[in-house]
Amino acid sequence: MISEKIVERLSLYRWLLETRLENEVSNLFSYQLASMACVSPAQIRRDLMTIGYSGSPGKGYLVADLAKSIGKELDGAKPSKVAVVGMGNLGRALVSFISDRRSHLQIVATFDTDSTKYGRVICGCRCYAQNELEKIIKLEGITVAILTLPSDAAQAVADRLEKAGVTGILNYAPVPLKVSKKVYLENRDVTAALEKVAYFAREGD
Amino acid sequence: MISEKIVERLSLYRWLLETRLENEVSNLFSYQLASMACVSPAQIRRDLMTIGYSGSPGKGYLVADLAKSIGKELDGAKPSKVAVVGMGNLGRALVSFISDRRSHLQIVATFDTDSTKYGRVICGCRCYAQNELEKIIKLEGITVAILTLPSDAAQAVADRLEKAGVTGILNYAPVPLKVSKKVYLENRDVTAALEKVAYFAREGD
DNA sequence: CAGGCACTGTTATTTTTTTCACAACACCTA
DNA sequence: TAGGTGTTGTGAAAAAAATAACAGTGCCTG
Repeated sequence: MISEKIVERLSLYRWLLETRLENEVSNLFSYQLASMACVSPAQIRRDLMTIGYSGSPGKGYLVADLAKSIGKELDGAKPSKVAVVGMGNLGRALVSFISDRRSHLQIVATFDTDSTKYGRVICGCRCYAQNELEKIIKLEGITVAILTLPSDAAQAVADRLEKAGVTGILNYAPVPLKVSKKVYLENRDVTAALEKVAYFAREGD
Repeated sequence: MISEKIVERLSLYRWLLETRLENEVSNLFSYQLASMACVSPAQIRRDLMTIGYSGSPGKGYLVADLAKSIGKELDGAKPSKVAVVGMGNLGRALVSFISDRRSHLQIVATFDTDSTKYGRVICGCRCYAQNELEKIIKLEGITVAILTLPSDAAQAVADRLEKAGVTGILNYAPVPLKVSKKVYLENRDVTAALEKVAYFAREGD
């Protein structure tokens, strides 16, 4: 089990590596990757140590190989299936963001309460009525959900998701959800993020 | 200067306090606030110590008063002015999210390159053409920017923002931006967040 | 008013995370 | 091949963050 911070950074490293691959860069030194990721070279080396990856003193790290090694650690054997609940502006934005990256994260269903939306295919993904939530989740074996719906509905949906078998929730609704210990919850409150940025923008980092 | 983590939590606390206020709760104990925020009571007390706020052993913390004290620490003397660059689905979602909360964060301008958008008022905020960026930023005294635009344009816009005087950037574009040390940068890559959730959903927290 | 209770503020401790420092190693050059 | 250079892997140190522990305090009760 890797700590949260390290997982976050590994995910960032992989993605930096992949964009470098597109530019045909085949190897990188720790200090190069470090400057891209805005961390120290020592941090890079230590993080790679935790996943047991070794470079070579002369050539640094093999970009493609390292990216694959990170994937081996972060990705499961099978792709994780993801649902998006709430297809307002934010939901649609996220679906289109994600669906053309990361093949091991498959958005297989979206849900909404608006009857003009469900039944249709939005951003390349079928939108279901919200009362079909449990059925589809179980049918598809969905384990991760993204919540992009109004605050007042979020807790009820979270409860239903958990009961249906979801073990990870990424919550964009500005509400503090209560979930059991079994479910991993990550909150991404936009306002909180903005307050933080405003604070440090003012105080001068 | 307060550390990042503490700022994040204080922001969360305030918001929890405010929602409690709406429910006419006038005081709270550290363990109550702790359970809402999913942190330990000791953490709460320590965080409040850093902003020099004191409760009383008998009654805990006065909700309204504490919220105001946090505000005194997090908010500047004047409201921070914010710009949103890129009014796709994500940009519109964020504007409507934020504009009806947090009076000390004022979204005063949005920008887009699409000529069918600029000139209009979207989600209650005037949308300008992107080539007016420098002019409006300086005119309005905008210090914080939210980037919700395609990856390939992000770095160029970030450079222009910095030159125009922006000191805080909240970046939703999936690109690692390079900015000078003077600018506080917070990345909110959706894919990275989802990867993290998927990882812990699988590994069982 | 004395005593017990329940909570706070703060110091001390532990744990986690990051950085430092350096031996070991590959590679290049002569 | 020997020596110099520049990078890695990792143990040790430092720094940061979280937790625990407890004295001090207001409040209630009898």
